[in-house]
Amino acid sequence: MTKALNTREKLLFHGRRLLWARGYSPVSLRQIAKAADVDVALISRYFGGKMGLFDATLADAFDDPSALAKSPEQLMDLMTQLFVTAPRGGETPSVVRMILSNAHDDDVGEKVRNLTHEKFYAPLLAIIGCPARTALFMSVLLGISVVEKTIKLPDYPAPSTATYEAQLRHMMQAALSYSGETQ
Amino acid sequence: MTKALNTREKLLFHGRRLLWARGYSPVSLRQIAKAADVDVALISRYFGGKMGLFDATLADAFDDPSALAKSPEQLMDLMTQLFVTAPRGGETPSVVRMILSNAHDDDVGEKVRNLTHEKFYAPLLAIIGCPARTALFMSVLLGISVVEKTIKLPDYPAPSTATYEAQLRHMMQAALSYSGETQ
DNA sequence: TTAGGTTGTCAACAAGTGTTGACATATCTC
DNA sequence: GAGATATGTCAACACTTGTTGACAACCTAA
Repeated sequence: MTKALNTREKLLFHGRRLLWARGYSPVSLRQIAKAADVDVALISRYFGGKMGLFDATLADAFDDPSALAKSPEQLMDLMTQLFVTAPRGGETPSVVRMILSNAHDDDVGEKVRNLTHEKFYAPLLAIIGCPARTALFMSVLLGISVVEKTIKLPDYPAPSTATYEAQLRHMMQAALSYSGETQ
Repeated sequence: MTKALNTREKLLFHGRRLLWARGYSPVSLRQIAKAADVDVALISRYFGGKMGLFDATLADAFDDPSALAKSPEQLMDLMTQLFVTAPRGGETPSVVRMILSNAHDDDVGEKVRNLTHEKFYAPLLAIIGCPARTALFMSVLLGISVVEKTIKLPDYPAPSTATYEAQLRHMMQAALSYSGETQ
């Protein structure tokens, strides 16, 4: 039993690592199995198939930001902490990376977009209050992640943590202070 | 000869449409051929293979922004025009969408990232001057595109053109006015 | 030990991939 | 017209994909 849990967790770990970073369709079960040093057939046994494994990697993700933040200021603190500390250099890709890699996939795109809306946009909207500002706020988080992680600019060295945090806060502030047409 | 040009252009059109929107690996040559109403084998004949077709779709893209803009203000005007008018609702996906869909692909990711840097980031840097502000500027363009096109939020209606333009300018202004550590 | 359930291994499957070459048909040049 | 070239059609190739079932190895309980 303990051994089975072990291989299950290994598959979950490498499945999340690969499927989140590179996307659902491009990554094959054999690649995941090889990375986990486990037979391919065991994926279908434990998770019922490729989709089952992907769903399992999504199960405990998307911690609700609204559970921890009550004001835009607290939200900025939380996001800063989330973006600056956790995902930088970590082996497990961030949720943002998962969204960017899978939001357009033929098989899982709709599911991912719905999940993003339900567990990410909706809680943010509850705190921020205005749809336009919420969308801008999300675009800041996603955009900065794209530039830093998705598009690795050769001659743009990774900024220091302090610099990165300053840039992030500057842009979040701008998003939250948007006061034009809020449709 | 005219007929060959016709099928070549049909393949190029649908190839760009599908490969840019959904990414290189997930889209098969048979899907493209079917969309273009052309035999699969002709892709390899005319373009030498899948990679050749992809390269062909990239050939005339990435018009150099620096050729038209000389100051950050002109750049903002240009980008506003580019983002607000051209790609909204168009059948051919935008270059931004192409970047987001392909920057991580195993086969074409490096090529796309290099191209992005060479034809997109470098010209922007030449105008803006500061790497940090340039990166933030890019993150605005990419981030807003992600939220609007990559992630289609069900209850976030597409903003009017005027609203969209106002939001875009607001965020670009914020990126260009960043005055923190510029490393 | 025996019986039973869990866990892992292996081979095969149907379907889909990019690519190639043989062949047929059309189009143009002389 | 005849010959040559361009263009399209079709079948097959080697390979990879996700999935399944048969079988062996292991551990636990009676």
